[in-house]
Amino acid sequence: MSAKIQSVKGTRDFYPDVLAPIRQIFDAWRRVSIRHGFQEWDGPTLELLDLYREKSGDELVGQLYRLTDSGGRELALRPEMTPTLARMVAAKINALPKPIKWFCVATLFRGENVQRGRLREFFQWNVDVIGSADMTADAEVILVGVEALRELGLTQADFQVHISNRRLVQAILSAAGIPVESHGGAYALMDKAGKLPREETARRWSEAYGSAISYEKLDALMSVATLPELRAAVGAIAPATADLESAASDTERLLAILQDFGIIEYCKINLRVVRGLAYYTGPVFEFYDRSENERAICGGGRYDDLLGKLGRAGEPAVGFGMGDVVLSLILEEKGLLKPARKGGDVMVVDAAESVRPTLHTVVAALRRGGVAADFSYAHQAIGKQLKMADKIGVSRVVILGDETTSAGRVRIKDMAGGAEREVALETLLADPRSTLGL
RNA sequence: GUGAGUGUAGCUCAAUUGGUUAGAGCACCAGGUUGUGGUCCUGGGGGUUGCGGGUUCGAUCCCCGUCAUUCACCCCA
Repeated sequence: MSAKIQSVKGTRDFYPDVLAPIRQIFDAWRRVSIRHGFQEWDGPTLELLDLYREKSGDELVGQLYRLTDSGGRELALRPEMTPTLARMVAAKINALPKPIKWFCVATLFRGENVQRGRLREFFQWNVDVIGSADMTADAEVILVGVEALRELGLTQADFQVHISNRRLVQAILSAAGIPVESHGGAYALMDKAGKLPREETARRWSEAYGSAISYEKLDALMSVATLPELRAAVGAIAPATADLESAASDTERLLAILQDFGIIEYCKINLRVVRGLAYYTGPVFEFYDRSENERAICGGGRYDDLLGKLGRAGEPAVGFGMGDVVLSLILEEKGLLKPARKGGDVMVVDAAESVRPTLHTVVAALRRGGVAADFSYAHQAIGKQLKMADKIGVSRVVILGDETTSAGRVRIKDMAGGAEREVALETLLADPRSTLGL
């Protein structure tokens, strides 16, 4: 065993039965994206290291897979798509009609510790709208995410979208008298609140920010789940500033559009959603399984300043990323992943060695006619060929008997019921799919 | 990076306080079945018990190291 080369930690070997359910997820992602008017794009897996350095600083670079090419250039395997997106969009910003609605399904790499729901190589679906500051864009990307999960069989009982707003939270903290430079620490503590005992969070909060706003008041604010509650809580805590009013009305509008889209029941306000990313500027959201036993299925938000920082032209943007790992875990738990289908539609079998040439011809013709057809490479007892047909899971078997075949006729067997009928070979080849009843 | 758990066949697991040739189910292959699959019956292949060292007459079992893996912490683009 020790002599064998192992797979790299945090990567997966996609055997057919492992890949099949993931394909199912990819297909849903693509279908739903296209249905909502998004175009697929992709970029290189390798990027210059600087692309990520500029965006997020050196601390993040530590989690990158880095390499140096033969020309001495420092490269990185992409850990996310947004910088690539920003780079590509910036390069053609004047040629692209706005809003730009793009999606991709990409392999990403992050050199972090492997645990449940986190791997080092994984797939992520990204959906972004660039060039619109309107809350309709935010609502639309949320809609796309919700519809994809519905497409995969999840319901309102299974998951929920937690929506917050960076600007709103920031305005609240500012209005309460906490200086902007302390907001980072405040976010971190709010984010941690779910993991620490309440008293501990309260104690830490009081020490750091208690003079500005008591933990009880903050907690009450962070606990609001509906718009009226939000309005009331905001009014109770701080004087209305222009920022506060603007962020609150954005949130109001976002929720109104989500209601129009018919997905408001999937959504709730949760101001505790902070998102680790520094670049979010407005609404942020995360999709969670209702049990909340797993990590977020999906996370995203508005990042109006990022493109301007990376390229010359600033454009408002909003988007999300949804990974395959947590989603697979959840779909698996709920039994929503279909098992791999081994074979095709039909297997062609011969009852005698003498019809082998015909069998080859028939198989090729069926395949050309759009039927997934398989066959045994050598003549075997018909029982064995049927056993193989059963094993690969085809629904029909075409049987070539020596007498019937020379008479220009074949049998079609329905594997589920076992019934057989005889048809002219000519008819089968003229219209394979309907003759087979597929 | 930190802490804990787990490593026996492709998979899920056994193996008497340390004792003969490490077993079973599933899966796989073949036969029963030379013109008809599923069920059933029979047989077969597949293991240096993760790896290395130690204790012992003897180690899957005890000890040390190492690697892998899982979970949690940290972090999370």
